[in-house]
Amino acid sequence: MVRLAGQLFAQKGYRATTVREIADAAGILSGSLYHHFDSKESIGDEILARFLDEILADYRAAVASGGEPNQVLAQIVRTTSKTLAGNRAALTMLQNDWHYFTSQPRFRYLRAALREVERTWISQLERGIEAGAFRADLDPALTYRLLRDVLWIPAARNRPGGYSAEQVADAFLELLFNGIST
Amino acid sequence: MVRLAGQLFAQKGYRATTVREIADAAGILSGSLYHHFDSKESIGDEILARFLDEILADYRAAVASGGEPNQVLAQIVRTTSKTLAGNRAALTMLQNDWHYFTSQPRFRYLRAALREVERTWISQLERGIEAGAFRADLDPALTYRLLRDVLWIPAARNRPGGYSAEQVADAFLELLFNGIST
Amino acid sequence: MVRLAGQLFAQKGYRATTVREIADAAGILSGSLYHHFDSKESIGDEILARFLDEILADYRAAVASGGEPNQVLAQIVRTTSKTLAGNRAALTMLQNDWHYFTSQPRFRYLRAALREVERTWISQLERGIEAGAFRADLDPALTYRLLRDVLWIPAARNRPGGYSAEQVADAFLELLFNGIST
Amino acid sequence: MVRLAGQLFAQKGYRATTVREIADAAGILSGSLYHHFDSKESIGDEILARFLDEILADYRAAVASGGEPNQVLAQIVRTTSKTLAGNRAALTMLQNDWHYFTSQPRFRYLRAALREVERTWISQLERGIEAGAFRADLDPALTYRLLRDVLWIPAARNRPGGYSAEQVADAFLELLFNGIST
DNA sequence: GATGAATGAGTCTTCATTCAT
DNA sequence: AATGAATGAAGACTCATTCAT
Repeated sequence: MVRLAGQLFAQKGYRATTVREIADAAGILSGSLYHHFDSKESIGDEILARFLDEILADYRAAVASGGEPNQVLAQIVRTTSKTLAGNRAALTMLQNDWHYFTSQPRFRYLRAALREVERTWISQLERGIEAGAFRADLDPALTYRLLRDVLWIPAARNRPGGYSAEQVADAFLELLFNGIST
Repeated sequence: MVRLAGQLFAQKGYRATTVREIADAAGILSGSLYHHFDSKESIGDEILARFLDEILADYRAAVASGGEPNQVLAQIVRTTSKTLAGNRAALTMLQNDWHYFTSQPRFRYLRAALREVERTWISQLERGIEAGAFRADLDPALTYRLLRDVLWIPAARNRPGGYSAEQVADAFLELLFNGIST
Repeated sequence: MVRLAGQLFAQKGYRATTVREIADAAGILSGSLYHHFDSKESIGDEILARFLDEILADYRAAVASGGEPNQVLAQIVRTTSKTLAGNRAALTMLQNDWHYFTSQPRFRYLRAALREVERTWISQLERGIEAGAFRADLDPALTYRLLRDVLWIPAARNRPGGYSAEQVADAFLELLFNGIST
Repeated sequence: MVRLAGQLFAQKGYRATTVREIADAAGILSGSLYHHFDSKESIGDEILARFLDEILADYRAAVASGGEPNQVLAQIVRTTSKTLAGNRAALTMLQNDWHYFTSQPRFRYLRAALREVERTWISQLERGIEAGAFRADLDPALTYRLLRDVLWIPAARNRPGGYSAEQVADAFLELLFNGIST
């Protein structure tokens, strides 16, 4: 049921999906949905909260590994890449209706999670600069801002000719560390 | 009036903004809006069409300049960076309600414009690879996909501590061509 | 101006025609119409009142001629046939929006005029029956009811292959007096 | 519910009847109507389509009976007379809002049905003329045009002193075949 | 658990009319 | 006379949610 709702949310956006459509997909009437959920909001909450929990776990594990900054970042990219692939609904919901969710008290944790992601990246970039592994003229905050949207590119879209999560992660890391020039 | 609507659309999303809110902001009644516009949709159209026209003009001018691929890409990034800064409302509208707009016949031109942007990037990346300026192992389509979202980062957010359009463009180009490593 | 409005009313119905459409047709703005007329209603009133005045004049003249019932009825059909042809707008308005007009106090005269028409027909039919010119088993009220709608068939529609007002009047009178059988 | 709506449509016209009035009459809120119907249009469609189906069935059965033209026409008048009496709402809707309905694609079948009615009458009139049963100087198309409106006179209006469906049909046939003269 | 009828607040839109300029 | 901006009441329709059965 949550899965069904997630698919619809991903297809057409959270707000554009009506409770009736979810119920139709589940083969029940819209009123009957409310035996399973308090509200449409709580379905969204379930999907989103689970997703962010996994993502933050990825980040914390990578930081806790204690590796060099470039290793920590590489681990983040590789593990979240898989998490992303398994939570496409949540991702699309956030991309389509970010404003809506973050304007509601119930979803305050979204901004909090994103702040932790941001802090992690910035502090790893700073560590790398200090250690001489990254260019000294790098502005960590601005660099993170540029990278930010790329972090959420869902790997392995279900279309023929798509790329695997690993391919996307590798390409991203190569681009990140070395750029496109020869 | 278009400006007012654009600001509201950018703040809360196109769909989440009601006609009444626009009218309120303009100090008139909601019905009076229709003296100036056919529909809510046509306000959105005006904002979006103008924006994409400017963006495509940037792209075509850069390509027409006939420079080396890296110069063409640099010009694109620098000129669209300014266009983006001047069309923040349109940008936010697209980010928030992309699904909605592209599902409506009237906004078919959105996908068309994005396709032209994609083609331009991919063909410049291909030219650069052939010319030996870009790494031979680069996958143009995948690389574009990674860059895509970054292209729309609106420069110079109006918040204290923001970066100028030039700063963002420069940082992006540096990252693009050379990566973050020393 | 009244003529213009009448044409539009006839084409699409009184209610379906907006004040703005009338103004557009006149080459002015909708607000400017109100320098010429109090209201949309008063334009309709002008068209309708003139029409019914002419029709009632036709009826009274025929009755006043003092002829035999069949002659009176023939005169009515022939003269109103021309009046009808010259007032197609009014006719169409009444056919499309009869309910609307008669539900408004201002147009009370519509029902009054129709009542006079009815009374005239019924009394001529009765006179004819008494005089032995019309069949004795004729129910005057029911007969009038059957004829009623036919009375308003606008002669000579402006389409190729249409019939002239005279042709329609003659055919109607032949049908009325003799039926279709040999 | 359809019945309720039909009564209101007949009383004040389809367009003049608001969805709220229908809901009020049903003792529910206007939004609740949409639990039962897609749209106001689909209520009208249901009423009108059923009516025209019955009418066309009457016509086809009469033609299929294979009788003489005057018998076919008599059967048409007698059977549709009953159908008319049972569909007064539909009839009034068509008389009041014919223009509106026929201007909408969904109600295209209205014109088609009327064309079939017209063809039937004209071809029976032609057959009767050939067979020598009807006057040789009859113009079938013009005659049909004169009769047309009479065909839809709903029998047995619910007012005291009304006529039964049979009475109206008989009077019409007598008038049609023999006229009013002795 | 499910039904299905109903709610009620809200959405975009229309249009005859007014009025300062 | 005309403009054009604005009014305000109304119209059809949507949708998350409730609740008796």
